[in-house]
Amino acid sequence: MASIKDVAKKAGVSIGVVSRAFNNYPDISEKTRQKIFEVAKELNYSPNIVAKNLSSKKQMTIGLISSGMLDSGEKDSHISFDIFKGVYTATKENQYELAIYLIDSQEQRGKSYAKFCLERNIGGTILQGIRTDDPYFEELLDTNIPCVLIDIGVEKEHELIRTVSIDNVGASRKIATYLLQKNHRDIAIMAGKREAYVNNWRLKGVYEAFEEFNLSLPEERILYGEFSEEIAYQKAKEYLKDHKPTAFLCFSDLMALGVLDAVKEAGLKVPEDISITGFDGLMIAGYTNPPITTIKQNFFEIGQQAARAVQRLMEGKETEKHIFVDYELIERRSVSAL
Amino acid sequence: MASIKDVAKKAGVSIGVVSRAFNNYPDISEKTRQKIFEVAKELNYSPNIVAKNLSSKKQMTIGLISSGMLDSGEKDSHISFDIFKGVYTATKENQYELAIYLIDSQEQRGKSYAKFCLERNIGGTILQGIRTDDPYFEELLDTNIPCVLIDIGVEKEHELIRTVSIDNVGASRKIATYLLQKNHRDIAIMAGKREAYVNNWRLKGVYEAFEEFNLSLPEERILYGEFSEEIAYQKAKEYLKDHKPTAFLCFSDLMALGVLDAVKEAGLKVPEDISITGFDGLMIAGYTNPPITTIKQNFFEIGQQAARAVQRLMEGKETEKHIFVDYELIERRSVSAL
DNA sequence: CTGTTAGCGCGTTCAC
DNA sequence: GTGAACGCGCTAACAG
Repeated sequence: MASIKDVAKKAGVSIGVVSRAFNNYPDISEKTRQKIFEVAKELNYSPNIVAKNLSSKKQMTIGLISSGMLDSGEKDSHISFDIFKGVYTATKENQYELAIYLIDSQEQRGKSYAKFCLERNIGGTILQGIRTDDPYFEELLDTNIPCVLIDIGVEKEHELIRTVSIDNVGASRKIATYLLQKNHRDIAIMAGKREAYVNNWRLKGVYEAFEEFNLSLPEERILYGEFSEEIAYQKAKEYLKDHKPTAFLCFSDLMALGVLDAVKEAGLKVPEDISITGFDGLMIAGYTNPPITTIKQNFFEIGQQAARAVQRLMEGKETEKHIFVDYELIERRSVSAL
Repeated sequence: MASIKDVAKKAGVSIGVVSRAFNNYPDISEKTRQKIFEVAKELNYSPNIVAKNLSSKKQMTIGLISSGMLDSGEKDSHISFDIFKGVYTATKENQYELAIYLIDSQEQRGKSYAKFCLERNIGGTILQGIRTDDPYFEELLDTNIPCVLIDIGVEKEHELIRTVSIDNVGASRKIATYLLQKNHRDIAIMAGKREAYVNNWRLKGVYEAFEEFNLSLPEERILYGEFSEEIAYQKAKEYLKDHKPTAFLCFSDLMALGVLDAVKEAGLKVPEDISITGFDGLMIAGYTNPPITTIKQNFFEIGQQAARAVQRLMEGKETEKHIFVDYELIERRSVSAL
């Protein structure tokens, strides 16, 4: 491939000028600029990004560091994929390069994130599926590389950290309210993992809804399905042995699937005997029998917003601490009014 | 981050030696090698891939060029994702870098593949979802960059081209035979796009199966659903107006979904009145009512094999012209025996 | 406005 | 076995 030298030579100028022409410097005569582009087109030249990356001070590559993408199940893998596509799209929009680092949660988590970034001149990262107490995350922060976190919170404010997610509290309150408005009172909550941010946010939303209705939510009505279909199935099955709630409010669609199975297995009908709601907007939740009412997240947009936020950070622009992405309550047929 | 200079200085050697130590050159005394690695660990040094990429002659980055990943539907997007994961995994195994180029089939297909590769010092590519008559593909070949194609064939042998897919002819013959063995005779074929390689391979397999049973397959029993759920639905609906086949053999699960809808809408039962088979192994096809018997492809492995093949090509090793990945006939409940 | 030059971090001869 | 020096393709001062 033609290099900058070839263009310079053929255009009868020095490489410096060619470089500046391609980087839109103002201090070049229109004539030579024209000439340079003309020659460049002839030679089919376009600047080598690797070299550019090495010599330039500005970092133009974004790292997407994601845990759980490789071992996500077939039912929910499209979440990761949508995030990825959103990130890719927004990254490409502005000529940034994207470097992907997938961490397999099983294996001893390979190389440190910081090392990954430093080796590749990565100037900003998007982290998904990691935890704030991840030692590699702490290390990454020490390098002063901006980070945008998806679906988790941060305890202390940090100049180089931003977060993006839906308003989990609000969304959760919304779907709980939805159930309460349909006169459900004996609602069992299929929560996720106790440590997870989203779990606690969603729990908060549920409590808020109950409070608004002047209702209390006894601890024993909260089950922890660990965001797993199988565990949720087991927990629901167990619970149904000596309880008969009018509804299950689940903190993920995956768990809702498990609950749906358990309910059916108990000889109960959905939604006639028991209503079920999910959370996330998995594709499959729209094709179960009955299809499940849920909160649909726009993961593509989450990815996009994350990528745009990290770009702003890299460019030193102002950026909100937390970016909320819209969500939507999708009414399907898994809930009946009492 | 520490650079090679820092290590050299602290270890009391020149950068040349450090470089050679890290690249496993034999001509270094064990003592200095030890010393260098020791210092490197202290400084938390690891070679900058960008610089390495620029200075080194060997290309260590693989390009994944994929059309249709961005605009794949929610039901079949996991195909692309699985391929991607397979490619990623195999790429990482051997310290190759991965550069991804997603082409949106709507937009005017952006930059040429060749340019994309040249700009990034990409030494080998994996192409998915593109067509052999794509002008950018031809251009890419001219650059002498090895290409591995997924799910398409090549007319003429080419030193730098390899292809990977399942044995579509065999798989198709297998599922057709499966239907024939269950005494289905009036089988309608929901084929894909006439131009697509996979379509023609699958068609070939079907013909082979019919021949084996000494049966003929009249042209009018072949419908073209364009690999689209909606079009397949329309075609099936139309067809059912004046035909009542005992089975629909579909060239994709997506089309099988459309056909399933059409059959149900016609007041017919699956599989009692009409049997249906799919192709691909989409997740959703396992959760329809009834779940659909299909050929399951292992897209993860397809991606893996493609990545390994391109590596072999890049390393100048022998590689088979076409790599066949295993598939599996999954029996579910959409087919009845007559 | 343009040319020159010094890096960016590393690989790779080529002497010694 | 090791160091010096050049080059990969480009950016970014700086001088003119």
